[in-house]
Amino acid sequence: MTGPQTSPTLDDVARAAGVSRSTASRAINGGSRVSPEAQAAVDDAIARLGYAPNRAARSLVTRRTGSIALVVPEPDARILTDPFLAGVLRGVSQALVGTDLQLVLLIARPDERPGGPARYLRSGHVDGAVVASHHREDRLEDQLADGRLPVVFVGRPFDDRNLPYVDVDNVAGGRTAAERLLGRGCRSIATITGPLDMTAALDRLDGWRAALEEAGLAADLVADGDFTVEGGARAMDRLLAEHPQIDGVFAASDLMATGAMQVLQAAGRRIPEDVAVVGYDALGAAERTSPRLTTLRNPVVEMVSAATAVLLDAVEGHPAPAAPRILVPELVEGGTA
Amino acid sequence: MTGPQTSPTLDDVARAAGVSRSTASRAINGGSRVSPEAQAAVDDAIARLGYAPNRAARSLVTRRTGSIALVVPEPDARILTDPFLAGVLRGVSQALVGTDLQLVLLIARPDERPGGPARYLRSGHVDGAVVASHHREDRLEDQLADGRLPVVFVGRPFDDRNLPYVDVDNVAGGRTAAERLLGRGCRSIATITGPLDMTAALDRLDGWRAALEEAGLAADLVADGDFTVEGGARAMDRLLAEHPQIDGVFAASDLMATGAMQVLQAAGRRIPEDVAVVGYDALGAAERTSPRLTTLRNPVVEMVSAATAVLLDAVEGHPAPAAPRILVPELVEGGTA
DNA sequence: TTGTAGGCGTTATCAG
DNA sequence: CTGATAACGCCTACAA
Repeated sequence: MTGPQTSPTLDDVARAAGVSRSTASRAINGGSRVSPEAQAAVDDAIARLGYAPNRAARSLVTRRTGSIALVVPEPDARILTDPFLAGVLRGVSQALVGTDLQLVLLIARPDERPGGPARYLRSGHVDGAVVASHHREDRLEDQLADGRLPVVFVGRPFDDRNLPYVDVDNVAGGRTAAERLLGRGCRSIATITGPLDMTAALDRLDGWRAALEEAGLAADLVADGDFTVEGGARAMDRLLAEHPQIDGVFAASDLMATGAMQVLQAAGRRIPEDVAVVGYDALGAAERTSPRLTTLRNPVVEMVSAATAVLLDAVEGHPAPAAPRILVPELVEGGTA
Repeated sequence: MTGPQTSPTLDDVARAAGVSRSTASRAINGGSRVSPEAQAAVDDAIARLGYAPNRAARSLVTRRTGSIALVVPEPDARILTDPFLAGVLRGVSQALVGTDLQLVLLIARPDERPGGPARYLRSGHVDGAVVASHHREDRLEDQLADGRLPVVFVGRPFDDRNLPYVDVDNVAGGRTAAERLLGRGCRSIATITGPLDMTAALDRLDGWRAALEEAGLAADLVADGDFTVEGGARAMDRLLAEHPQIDGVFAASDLMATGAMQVLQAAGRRIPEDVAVVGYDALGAAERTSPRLTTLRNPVVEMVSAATAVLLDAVEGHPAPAAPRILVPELVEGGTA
């Protein structure tokens, strides 16, 4: 019988402090144009009552929620062990330092109706959104293209409706990887791709293919992966079975490279003497292979942090820059190629 | 010049459909007591205008937000790399199937003021919260104990104020691990603990200690870890340097066991012949070591899914059960002990 | 089945 | 510096 179950309201605070709602409100927010006594009385009342402003009511009038969303339309929870997404999270967090904005992470749920996340985003729960790891069928581009909610994509969206995004030059990355293998003397070079419903995977494949064709080699040793260790291993299995003469592999993620290396080593191939391997990401996994993986640095944190900065600007009303910001991946030396 | 930047409101929909706000509202929600024509007109208007209800306004009157929070007061980097947290996420998702509730993931940010998450939770943004991976200094218990917001903890909270929680019997788990090592003939048994500001880590340590003392052995080979691969490796380094006679290790997580195994193998110790190892979790990492890790199954998904079910009941107004639900970890055979 | 009216808790405006 | 008062967008009796 200690009190009512309902939360105290601004009215309660005002009454307890012996001031008006307006004064209480001012004391709670800016604190400007409030007498010290009033301020103290309000602070005291807040503490006594355990008052917390009702954000629904507040955002109804301010049209601000004080939070932004990170949208990860990744259907499978296992993907959440991916270092790439860890980097994404870190990038956003980093850009939010000192902003007082809350981060709300939206992940896809398996059962969810297709429009779910988009509806949530557009119904005024957040002030803006960073979208990462999106797939072709998400159709998030369509659903968010009306510009009603500030959005920035991490990685070029499929349907480019002038949506702001930041990206890393994945074509250049794929090309650099292939060129490294060519430079090591490899002549039978395969690639293990990421999910082909993601632009990053397609771009890395394109870069790899271009380099091989320019070198006069066939670019047909392609196996689908899914950015996971297991997927990389399966892909390597298939490649090895069909093309035992392979002497070089570009895996479009370090996790897949890890799986591929396990399969190669289990098959008795020496790395890099028999088969050279180049990965992609340099987000930690490359340091745990033996030998240490030669890979390309994917500047995820910088990329996402830049994306978030653009978003914050947009939330403030500043238009996003016309040209997307594109970072460049650079080779990280290891012992596998 | 296609239209206003502001979102359409219920009023706009009603006007476009030629009905009143009430009718439009009814059509949007239950759909009961609405004529087919009115319903059709409203549906049409919604589609044409791209209307999405303003949740702030709605929740202001319904006192429901339609979303629940998963609170993980864990520094950003770890959350998406740790299989335990991936399991937590999966557990919540699973329990939310068919509910129409949105999941909002709240993670700690380094710069954040201590009370941040709690304030967010209590300010009416969500209907309830599942708290996982909480630490002693989070003080979330205090801040949420007033019962204003339905909350369920995953893992026994430090300050048990009759807060509802589900847990796994970590004492039993630590005991089982130690007994396995004893049964294998180990006499110099160490443990690598989790962060000691978490009840799960303390409990596993207690169980391990009890078993050793009952066997008449000293329980003093203890090294702090942090549930990560690197932390496990560092801890094993220390243990090995100070106590080279070690012949058994219980690592309180499989990730730490992985790191420990790497150090042991690098030091030339054979597993399990020279040193036996038991891990904890069985969430995937144990299958990737060589030899495969002997470990204890941590039923995270079940546990979290149960916690979420309790929370959903609480949100509906049903009180949480008096006694917490405690699951039991069971041994998973591997080749390391 | 439909419309009218009131209020949810907060901030913003504008006199005092 | 303070206090009425009017929105913000929506839901829900209640009356028609």
